[in-house]
Amino acid sequence: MKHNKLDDMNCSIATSLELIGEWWTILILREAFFGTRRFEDFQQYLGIARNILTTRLRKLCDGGLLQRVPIKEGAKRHEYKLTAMGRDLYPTLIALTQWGDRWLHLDGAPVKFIDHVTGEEIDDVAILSKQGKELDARDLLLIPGPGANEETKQRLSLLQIAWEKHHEGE
Amino acid sequence: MKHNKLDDMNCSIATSLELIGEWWTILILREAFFGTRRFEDFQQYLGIARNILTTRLRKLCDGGLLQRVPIKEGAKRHEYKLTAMGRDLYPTLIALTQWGDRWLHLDGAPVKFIDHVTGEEIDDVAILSKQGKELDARDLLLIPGPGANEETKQRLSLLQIAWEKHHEGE
DNA sequence: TTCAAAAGTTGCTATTTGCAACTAAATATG
DNA sequence: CATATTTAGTTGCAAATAGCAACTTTTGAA
Repeated sequence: MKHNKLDDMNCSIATSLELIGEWWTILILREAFFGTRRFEDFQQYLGIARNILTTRLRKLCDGGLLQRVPIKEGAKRHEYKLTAMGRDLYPTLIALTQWGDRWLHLDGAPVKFIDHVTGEEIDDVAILSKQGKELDARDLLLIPGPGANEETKQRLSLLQIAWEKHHEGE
Repeated sequence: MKHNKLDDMNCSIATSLELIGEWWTILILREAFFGTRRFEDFQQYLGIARNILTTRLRKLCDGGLLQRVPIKEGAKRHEYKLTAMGRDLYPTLIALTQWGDRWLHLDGAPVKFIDHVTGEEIDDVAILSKQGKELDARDLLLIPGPGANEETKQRLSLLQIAWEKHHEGE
């Protein structure tokens, strides 16, 4: 697929997928969150082809999610560590994990996420209003942000009309 | 890529990606959240090849994220609507959107998500403890859940040892 | 200094995508 | 009611990606 198209979509999901939407990439990030840092370890834990691993790691480094750092002071060998940008994807990955736990692993989650201070399981990742109320897909209205182009603005205004029509008389 | 391997990974991210990790799938879901329901509309808004759209929609229906329903009572033509399972992916997609907004759209988000009751923008999707405290990747401990197999258990116990070693003396 | 492991690279095959033309059925139109 | 126009795909072929396994080149260790 030519995803260079995706960047023109004026959509953060498309731009994000451009960077992390290829096969294996998200699993590589999962491994990174598990603490994996070395090429051989990624390769063995994931069973990914070595050439693909090479290109994915390079892309993640270029994109700023991982950084290559020497294993120790002055060493020539390096490891791949999550950057702040990479770590900031954790809510997304946990949301996806919990979704999979809820809908695809009916016999129980493989992994539990624990707050290591309290020892309690974390909450489900959710959409919250400023008041902390949990919101559903139907509670949301999409409006153009500061980065919206004309096409997006037009599309969202049509959406809003459709939304009002759909909910009129409630 | 043969992702049938992924299902054996005892990992909800892998199982989820098996279902929604192919090219275009997440963008199709984004469109669905925007309210798109008809084949031609998905095709035109996304610019996706028609045969790929066919296979993706079928997989999403088979997987339970979308359902085909008649356009109106008794009509032969149908549309693709999100199921509860599909709608439940919204936190994940919003988390990804916000991540893209933060790191890739530095000149401003294309779309803002508004709580239609209050008119305020929603909060950033985050990892929260039971007490509502926002947690970072480093605050979490991973432990085996009820669905963990032996391999997962072993791996997570090694991780826990590494984690303690890494943080000892803090 | 020798050796084995780490981190890729290369070349080839198999699988997926993309494209564009074609088809069949369903709805709309006169 | 007959005909035209959408809608929702299917098909076949070219181009791009992924998988596999063997090979190379540096390390770091003994």
